[in-house]
Amino acid sequence: MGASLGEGERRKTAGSALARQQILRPGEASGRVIVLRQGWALRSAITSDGRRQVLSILLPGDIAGGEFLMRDKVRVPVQSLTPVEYCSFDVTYLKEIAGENPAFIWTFVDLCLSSKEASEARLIDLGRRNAEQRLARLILDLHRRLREKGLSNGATIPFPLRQQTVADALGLTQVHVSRVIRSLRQSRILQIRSGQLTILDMDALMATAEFYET
Amino acid sequence: MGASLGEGERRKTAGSALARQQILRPGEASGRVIVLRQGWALRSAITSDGRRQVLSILLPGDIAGGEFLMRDKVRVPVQSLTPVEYCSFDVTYLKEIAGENPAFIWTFVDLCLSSKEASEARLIDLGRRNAEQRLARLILDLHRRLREKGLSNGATIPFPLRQQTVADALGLTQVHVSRVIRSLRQSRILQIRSGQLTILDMDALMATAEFYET
DNA sequence: GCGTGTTTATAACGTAAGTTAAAAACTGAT
DNA sequence: ATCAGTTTTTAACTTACGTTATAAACACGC
Repeated sequence: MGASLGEGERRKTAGSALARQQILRPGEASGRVIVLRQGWALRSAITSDGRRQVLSILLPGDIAGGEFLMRDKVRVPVQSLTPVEYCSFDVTYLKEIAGENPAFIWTFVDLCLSSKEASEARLIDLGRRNAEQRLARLILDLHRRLREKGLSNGATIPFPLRQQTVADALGLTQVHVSRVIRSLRQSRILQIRSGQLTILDMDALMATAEFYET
Repeated sequence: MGASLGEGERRKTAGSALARQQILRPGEASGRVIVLRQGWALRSAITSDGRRQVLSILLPGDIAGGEFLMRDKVRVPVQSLTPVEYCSFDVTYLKEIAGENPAFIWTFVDLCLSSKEASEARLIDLGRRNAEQRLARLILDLHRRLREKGLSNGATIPFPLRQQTVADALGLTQVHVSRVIRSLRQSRILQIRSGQLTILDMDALMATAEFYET
């Protein structure tokens, strides 16, 4: 991406990164909205005492850096979890498009509402559900999203998350996540092997998740 | 609001309610965005086992029912906490305005991003902070918002929340909220009397909240 | 295959927060 | 002022999850 690139080429660019790379750093002002094409990524926050809270897990098709639409600095760091490919769009370019085609903006409102709903659902999990329910719901959520994106059809999904990452998403410790996974494994509800998670007993998983209500 | 009202009058309507009334019921399809004018209200969810999680506390000027912009059903119930006054706008009317003045839509994107940021901040609280920190941060958040709205200037703010409500917001029990409040009271950090909360030692409160980082 | 670093498993123990219960303090209506 | 209903306080006891530590299982470069 040298200085010789024309305006046009900067509007949409492609990128990639290895696993565990910072893609957006807080404070940075990239001014670009990123759409993940391949791989998994994380939006997370670090508290002052060094603990981490994962805010959302990004799958192919998901958006990062949406705050640039109205803000000028990155608020939430984004990092790759697996090797990733993504494309990024200049915000001023997106706003130009929106200026010509106002209906386009409603897409952003929709995306924004959806991600707000998702984070409020997580809020309910952390506030009012125990560790087993939280894990079951995380797995069912990933399973549903991967299925919707055509990245999984059966009961098996890719699962590149370390236990520490799961813990940071669920507000637990790695040790306790290990305990809960063992419990679900021993109940023949699920199985995790070589980066793949298999749901052995969907009914039981949904029962522990209390999945009937949002 | 009889059937004889003309179209024009339905676009913007005023309303009021006593304390503890349901203003928006889940499943309902009111198609109206509500702006709170006076009083406090709550957006909350009930889990299948009957526990409650408060998703946000609405102060005068805040918006409820924003999901109607893109959805057709109420997802999150809203109830008044004190007597309230509000006005409501028909969503199709808002979209008309937006059609004539596209920049207006960006306002919604902005509002939506802000409330998403707020709920992600709460997510960090519930996932990674203890009861004392959560309460301190809730109080500082309310203090800041009331100050910004000109509804409080000094160290005293109106505080119409029951301990059970605070508990439902922080993912705790009422009993534990009582314990934490006692601890802060005994440390001469704050005082709650007749619906008013006074911050006696702001530095100490900010220290317990670890307020320097978001 | 071997060594190094990372991740997971398990155990023993600690604690913040939950549960239950009962008394005390409010609140508002009459 | 009195009463009924609600909210808060406090205490005793329980528990889900955290902490610390160590061993086992993986992963991967040479």
